[in-house]
Parts: sequence; structure tokens; C-alpha cells
Amino acid sequence: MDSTPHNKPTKLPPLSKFEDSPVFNFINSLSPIKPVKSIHITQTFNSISFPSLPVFTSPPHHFGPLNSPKRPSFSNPSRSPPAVSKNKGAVIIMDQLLEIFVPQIPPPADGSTPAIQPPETVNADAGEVRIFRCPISSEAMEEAIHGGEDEGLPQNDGVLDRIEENKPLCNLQSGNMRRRCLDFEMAGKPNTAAAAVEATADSSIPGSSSSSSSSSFRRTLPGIGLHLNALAATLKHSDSENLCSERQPSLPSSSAPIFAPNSTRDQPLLVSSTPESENPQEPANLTGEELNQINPKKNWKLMENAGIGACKRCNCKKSKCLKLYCECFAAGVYCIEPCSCQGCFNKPIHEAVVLETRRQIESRNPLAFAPKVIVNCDSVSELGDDSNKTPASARHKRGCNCKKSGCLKKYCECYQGGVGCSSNCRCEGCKNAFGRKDESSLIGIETEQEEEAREHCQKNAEVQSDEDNQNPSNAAPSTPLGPCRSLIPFPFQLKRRLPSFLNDESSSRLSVRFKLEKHGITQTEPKFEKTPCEDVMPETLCNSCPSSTGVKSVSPNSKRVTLPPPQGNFRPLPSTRIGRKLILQSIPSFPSLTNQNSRMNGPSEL
DNA sequence: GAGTTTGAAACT
DNA sequence: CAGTTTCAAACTC
Repeated sequence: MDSTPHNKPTKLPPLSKFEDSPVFNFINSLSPIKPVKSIHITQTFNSISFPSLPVFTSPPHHFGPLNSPKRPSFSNPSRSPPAVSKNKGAVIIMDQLLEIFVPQIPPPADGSTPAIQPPETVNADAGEVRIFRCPISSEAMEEAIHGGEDEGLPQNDGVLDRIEENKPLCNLQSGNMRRRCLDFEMAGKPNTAAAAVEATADSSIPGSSSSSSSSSFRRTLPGIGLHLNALAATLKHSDSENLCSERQPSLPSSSAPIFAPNSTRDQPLLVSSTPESENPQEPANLTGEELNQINPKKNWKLMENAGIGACKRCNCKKSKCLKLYCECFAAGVYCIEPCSCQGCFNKPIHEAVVLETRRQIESRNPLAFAPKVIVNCDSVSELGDDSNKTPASARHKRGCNCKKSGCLKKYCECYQGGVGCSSNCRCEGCKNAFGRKDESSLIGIETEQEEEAREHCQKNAEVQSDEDNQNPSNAAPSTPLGPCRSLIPFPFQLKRRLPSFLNDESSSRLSVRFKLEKHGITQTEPKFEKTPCEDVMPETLCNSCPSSTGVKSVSPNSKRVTLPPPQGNFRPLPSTRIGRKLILQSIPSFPSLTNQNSRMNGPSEL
């Protein structure tokens, strides 16, 4: 948070003051970041056609233009603003976030304000949001990155070498809030990593305390992690709407993730996801880091207790939090104050480094940041082998390699992810409580149920494809494994048959469930790793927050959960939608960052 | 909290 | 691709 007096947004002087000041001008001349003149906007703000918020954004190449076309149009007047109801889960739709970013803006007296404006800046009674544009062009990147400062850097292929530490790349502040998430390049924009630099950076611009980066509204495609922190921060600052308290409980974690299927890892999905602070009572004028500083431990506790484990607390000492060793980095979230890492570069201020490193890792392994645990009906059938024999359709992407733990401890990623071992595992003496590598076929009942579940999934898939359009609230109940929904083929799946492994990947977005699984049994508010599915149907997300119910039926071994029959008038509780939502129509298979360009230039729809 | 164990990630 | 090293989480005491 901007504890410095001049950053205190309590009573912001007119923006023009800053703009006219020599300091401001000087800054402008130095930085690619350009303040945008404030614009009065009307209450129609919500209806503005915003690019989706980068809450769970990820490298565009991941979702690229793919989802863009489906992005909900906020300018659609017919669409009612997202309802803010109690018990909202972690899922937050874009316009909701916008509401958070742009606090109640009274309509102009003259009503002359166009109904639709670019969300450049908002200057309202309730709060002023200044948006700094961070056009990260190659030049900007050039400016942001330059030689030097590689001391102690991990063998990071020189990525860090080029980054000047502490140089704010972009100021992302919205009102009192500062985003801590990574922003990935806008879809269609080449050079994702560079563009991503737009994201947050420590505020170094005087008077920017209440600025909000355009990137906040920028169209960023959801991706794997790296935005969870942002979400938390965002929620944090949405005090005015009770949004925080209502939604935070079910904030996605990471794994990640959204995607962060693993209880402790993979969380990015949305989810992966890593809120920094979930305490709604804390001051709103905090930046992500500052939020944590208030009472990091407390916040962590709260988050953990609430099942919001998106935030990882890493303890890296040598990796600089720029390797997959780092749970935060792996989960796609920035390290935050509670982390005990040393020499951490996984911070917004080093976003460029983070993104570049991430890019490199993905270039080596495009699925490096993909959920480790994949779940979906398709995968069940496609994985073949034992996958379809095991109780749960969820399996670890690569399988474990345990030698001594017997897959009975969290050393085992399968176990940690709450899934059984599969033929992909090279483990020895597997005793995985969620399903042994070699015994899955022994569970006759289970397979029977699996079969049943699969059929059910298919039914739901058919039914829901129609229902979804009609009634966004319709969703298959989220089950620990949530396989049913996943049966619904993703657009890209329909278009082309991917290798089973890739399909897995795509469906793995559901890995979220594992977190749920872990917490779902005992917690009413399981944490979801939100995935970029908002793109597809954000509005449904807003109501799906109380997702906990969808997961309650999780069995210790992640076995099939009874799903409500897809009856004609079947109307799952809003809470159940989450599970389905998380299905992550959101994330197409993960194209390699290196291929992003080709992808992005490709067809916008998958 | 320190030390050990473990297995993934990274490196060769 | 296999072997080795590095790393940090998980675990134990």
C-alpha cells in the first residue's frame, strides 16, 4: 500500500495538479507510462465494453484470441449488471471486477457522458481511478529492460540480466489498490512477454496513488495463474460493495491456477489464484504487498482456513522464485509478503523478468504451468489404460515418481493433488490412498460408477450445451472431480483432435477440484481455482461463488460424486455452477509461448 | 526451529 | 533419454 503521504488517496488533489506539475511532466518524459486524463463516466460504466480484467489472465498465447470472440460484451445493454449476492464465491466476473476497480460513479448531471467510453480514467466522487497506460511496445520494453543487474540471479538465461531491478514498468493502481498480478499481453498482441510488462509495478510515480492501469481493463486472456494475487487485491479493495467479504471466501487459488489442482501447488488456475489477503476488514487502500504487510500471517491464516490457498508461501532461497521449484511461481502468482523467499524476483516489479522466465520455461515445456492434475470425462476415455479404470477421472498429468513415500505423503504429487496414481506414474510401492497405480482396475464398483458417470457426463454435456445458453445458472454440480462438465468438449477440442495428453491438459483446468477436494469435505467454502472461463460466460460466475456445495460430495479418494440428474427443468443451484464454470472452457490447450505469435495470428476461435 | 527426507525440477 | 545435481516442500524430531 502506498503508505507514503503523497500516495495516500484519501483526498486526491485534482488530477490536473499532478499532470501540470514539473515532476509529473518529467516522469512522463521518462516513462512510457502515460497518464490518461480523467474522464467522467456514467453509471453505465458497467456496461462499457471492457476488455476482460486480467484477474486470471495468462499469456495470451494460451488463450489468445481464442476466447476473445466469446468474451462477453459489457456494452450489451440488455445484460443486467452482475448481481452481487451474498455467498458469492471466488469466481468473479469481469464486470464485477470492474465494479471493484471503478467505485460507484454517479451519473453526470448533464448526462452528456457517452454511454460507452474507454475505461481510461474515472474521476468520481466515490473515488478516482487514474489509469496509466502502459503501452509496452518493443521500445517500452527496451526501456524497461536493459543490461546489468544479474547479480545472484539464477541461471536464468540472462533474463534477469536485462531487467533493471526496481524499475517500475507500469503503475497499476486502481483507486487505493495496486495490482500485484501479472498482466499478460493482450490477445493478438505480439510479444506477449514484453507486453506483459504492463502489469504492476511498484508505484514510483508521484500522485499515482489512485491510478489504475488501463491494463486492468485491457483485454487479457485468462491463463494460468499469475493473477491470483491480483484478484485478491482486487477483492480487497472492493470494500465498498461487500464484494470482498462475499466473494473472497471462495477465491480461487492457484492453480491455479487456477488450475491449481494441487492443494498446495498448481494452484494457479485461477486460479490458480493467489489472494494475498482475504480479510475483508482490512483497509482497502492497500496494494497487494502492503495488504500483506498489515498482517500477513493473519491473512494467510484466514485464507488458508477459508480454503483460499491460492497464495503460496514459498521459502525459496536460491531459485529467486523464478523456477518451478517455487510454488508461487509455479502456481502463477507473485510472491507476497508472507513468503519467506530470499532474493525473490517473482514480484510485480520484476514482472518482465517473471514473464520472460515463464516464457522460457514454457518454451521448454509448454505445459509447465498447466495444472498438474487433470480431470475430465474426456480424459477418462482418452487416457485409456487405467485412467478409465480408476475411481476418479482425475490424474496427475505426468504421474509421480515416488520411490520411498509410497505415494502416501505429500511428496507425491498425485497424492498431494488428491488423485490416484495412474499408469503414467513410475512410482514404486504405490499405496496411494486415492488410487494405486496398479490396483485401479480392482475396484469394480468404481469402474462401474465411472462408466455411469461418464454416461451422465455425456448427457449433461448435451443438455447443458443448450441450457447454458438459456440459463447460465445451469451448471452441473461441481463435483470434486467435476468430470461431467468437462465432458463438454472445448471449442478447440471440437475442431481438432488433440493428442490425449493435450486433451488432458485442456481439461485439466478442472484440477481446481483437487483443492476443493482437499478442503471441500470439511469446508463450506472450498477454494476454486478460477480459470479464465469468465471469458466465456462471466455472468454465470458471479452467481457461482458459493460453490462449496458443489464439492461437498467429494470422497476421500476423489471418487465419483453423484450428480443431479439432468432433468428437463434441472436447475442446479447457482453454487453448483462454479464447478461447471471452472471447467474451464476457459483454457484451451496450452500453446507454447514460443508459438504464441502464430497462434495469436491464427483464427480467433478454437 | 533445525535437521532430514523426499521427489520434482533443472542440469549435464 | 538417462543420470546427476539442485532445490524447496514435506516431514520428523
